[in-house]
Formats: sequence, C-alpha cells, structure tokens
Amino acid sequence: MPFKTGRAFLIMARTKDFDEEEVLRKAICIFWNKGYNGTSMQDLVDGLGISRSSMYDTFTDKHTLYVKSLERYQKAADEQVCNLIKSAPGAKAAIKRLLELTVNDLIGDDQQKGCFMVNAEIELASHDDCVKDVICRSVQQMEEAFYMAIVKGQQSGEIQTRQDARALARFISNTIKGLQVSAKSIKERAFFDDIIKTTLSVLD
Amino acid sequence: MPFKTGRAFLIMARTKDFDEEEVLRKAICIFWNKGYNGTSMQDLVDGLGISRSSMYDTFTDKHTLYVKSLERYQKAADEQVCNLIKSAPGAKAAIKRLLELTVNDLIGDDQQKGCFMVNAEIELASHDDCVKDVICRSVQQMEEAFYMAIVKGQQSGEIQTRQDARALARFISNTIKGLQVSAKSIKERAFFDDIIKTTLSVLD
DNA sequence: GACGTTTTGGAATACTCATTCCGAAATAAA
DNA sequence: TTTATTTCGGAATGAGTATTCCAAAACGTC
Repeated sequence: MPFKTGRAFLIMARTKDFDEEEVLRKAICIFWNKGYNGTSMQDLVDGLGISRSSMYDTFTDKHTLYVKSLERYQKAADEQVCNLIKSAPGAKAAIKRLLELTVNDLIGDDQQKGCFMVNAEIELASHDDCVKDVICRSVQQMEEAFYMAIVKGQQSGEIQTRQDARALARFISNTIKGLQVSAKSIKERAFFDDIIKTTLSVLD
Repeated sequence: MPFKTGRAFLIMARTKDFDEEEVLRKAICIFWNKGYNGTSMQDLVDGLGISRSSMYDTFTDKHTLYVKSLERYQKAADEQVCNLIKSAPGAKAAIKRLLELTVNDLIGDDQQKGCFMVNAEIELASHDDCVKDVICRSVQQMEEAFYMAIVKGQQSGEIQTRQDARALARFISNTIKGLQVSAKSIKERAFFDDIIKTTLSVLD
C-alpha cells in the first residue's frame, strides 16, 4: 500500500536503476539479431545490463518484452519513413532516397540483422496473432505512406499513371521486403543497386 | 563388422522399416512450418513416424537433418523453376507463369509456410555458414536461370533492352522473395496480383 | 537517522531440450 | 533354427529453458 490513509501523503521507495527506454532499445537489438526462439532469457540478462528480476518486474515475460520491442521498432521505423517522405522534394525523390537509405543501413550492419519486422513476420506471423497484428499494422502504414506520396506524384505528372497508385505502393513495399531478406546473406552493393535501379524505372 | 573374412560373404540384418526419402519430405514440412529453433526433436519424432533412435541413426542430429531437408527442398525447387522456364513458350510467359504459380502455391497453403529457403535465410543465414552456403547456391542458381531466360527474351525482342539482363534477373528474384515474405501474413489475392502486374510491366 | 516500500541479484524451481543408451525385436544368411 | 547384425522403442541423462522466490540493498519521506 503506497499511500497512507488520513493525511494522504505518498511514501516513496527505491527508484529504478535503469532507463526503461534504453533497455528496450537493447532488447530490440538482441531479438532483431537472434530472433524470438533464438534468444534466451540468459541472453537478455547478459545483454540488457539489468537483473532477471528487474526484467520480469518491468516487462512481465519474454513474449511481452518481444512484442513491446517489436512495437517500438515499428513506431520508430514508421516515423522515419513518414519524415523522409515529408522532407523530400518530390515523390520520386522520396522513394529513391528511401530505397538507398534502406540499402545503406542493411549493408552497413555488420551483424546483417536485416529488418526486425520482416524477421518477425517470417518467424512468428503465422503462429502468433499478437505479432501478426503488429506486422499487419506496419504493412498497412507503409503502404499508405507510399500510396499518398505516389498519388501526389501522379497528380504532379512526376510519376506515370499507367498503373494505379495502390498497385505501385504495394510494389514498392514488396521490393523493400525483398531487399531486407537478401541483406541477410548478401553484402555486395552492386546486387542491391541493380534492384533499386530497376524498381525505380517503373515510376517513369 | 558386416563382412566375414576368408570366404567374403555378407551377413545381413534387420532392414529399415521406413523410406528415408519419405521421412525427409515430412521433415521438410515440419522445419518449413516452424523453423529450426521452433522445432523440437519431439516434434520431429511425432511428425516423422519413426523413433528417436532411428532418427539419430539415420540423420545424425537435428542440425544435419535440417540442412539435409533444406538441400533437398532447394534441389526440388530449382528443378521446378528450370523445367517451367524450359517448357514455357517464351521468356516473358515463363516469368509470368512462375510468378502466378508461386502466388498460387503461397496462397493455397493453409499453414502459410511461405518459402523454406527464405525462412532459413532469415532465421539462420547470418549465424550458420552451412545454411548460408545452401542459400547462396540457391540465390545464384535462381538468378542464373532468370538471366539466361531474359537474355534470350531480349535477343528475340520480347523483352526491353533498356536494362541489362543481370539487373532484370536480380529484380525478378527480389520480387519473388518479397512475395514469399508477405504470404506469411497476407492472404488476399488482389494484393499479390498488384505486385505481379507491376513487376511484369518492367519487361515491356 | 529511521520507516516503509521497491528494486535488485542470485539462488531455486520446474520444465523442456537434444542426445545417448540399452534391451528386445527383427531379419537375412548359414 | 541358429547366428550375427541392425533397427527399434522408450527410458535415462544432462544441459539449457523460462519463471519464481527471497533476503538484502537502496531510496524518498518522515
């Protein structure tokens, strides 16, 4: 009972030694690298820098921590994409920059983690409804962001109108997913550049 | 010692109760559905229809069985693609049919297993050199099959020559990988049709 | 500084995992 | 049928798993 009755004054106790957000960032990296089934609670204890009890106390259990990590990653990724699209001079430039940045990040990662969202989709989407929901939200948001950018691009004449904007948005999303898979085993930039170049040609 | 010395006559013993190939087919399905880390030896004992000791006796251990399953799957998939390309009337028709067949298989699978090769690439390629080798061989063979078909298509004037054949082959491979990821959480045909349609438009 | 509460580290628990082992059953040739 | 050998089923092993528990340390308020 943290409150005293009568004169209601709070009795505080020991404060948390760690920053929950920072721990979550570390958890993301671990799950991202080794997957859900590939990560043990011991791995997390070793990597998060907090004790087992603090972990369970703060994040309930492994599954809850995983989903929370995934949601956090999804939110950050979505914001990044939206900001990039907003700040770019036009729709085509936005998509070009996004593809290039994605490949840069993928290639630059020595651990070859790929994309946390894609990794989760492959490992768990068909067996874990909770994870599936996060994935579907992410797919939806991504598609919608591309869709709106492409519609604008088509209105301004920057992007061809032979294909409808929805199809183009899905096509771009699909290309990105493919890149994120290949980055798991391939590191040669030329390989990715070929795909980016060909993909962008569809918009002309 | 199965051989007697002197007059070299073989002494035979009990024969295996199961067909190794058939067991391997079952193993493929189980690993394909649940992944390497998600599959326990108990799952395999239950699913393969042979005893634990027969499993270890025939396939050494879990990892060996997994790699053998993956190799078998890879070989069958490669043959299927090559046959399809050979039998199709032209390069463009071959690629179109391949994309459509792939999506049909993906959507038709109630378990939403996706592609065993892609699943393995995501789960293990960056941590398991043995698996990585199988993946890379598969990627290479697939790209090469597309490359040769596309070169022919370009020579016959069926496929545009603005992009080089290597880039187009990689682009098609990448599209397929994307589809195989999305099939893990999406089942609406329209979604996949949009991507196929847009992808094929690149060849015109 | 003392009290009441929370956090913390690490031991303890209960379970599942991959792998090994062993005795009994099966089989082909002698 | 006997013999030599292998397969087979299931129990046994030992390491690794997620989770719980507890006593001691930490801290804000009194």
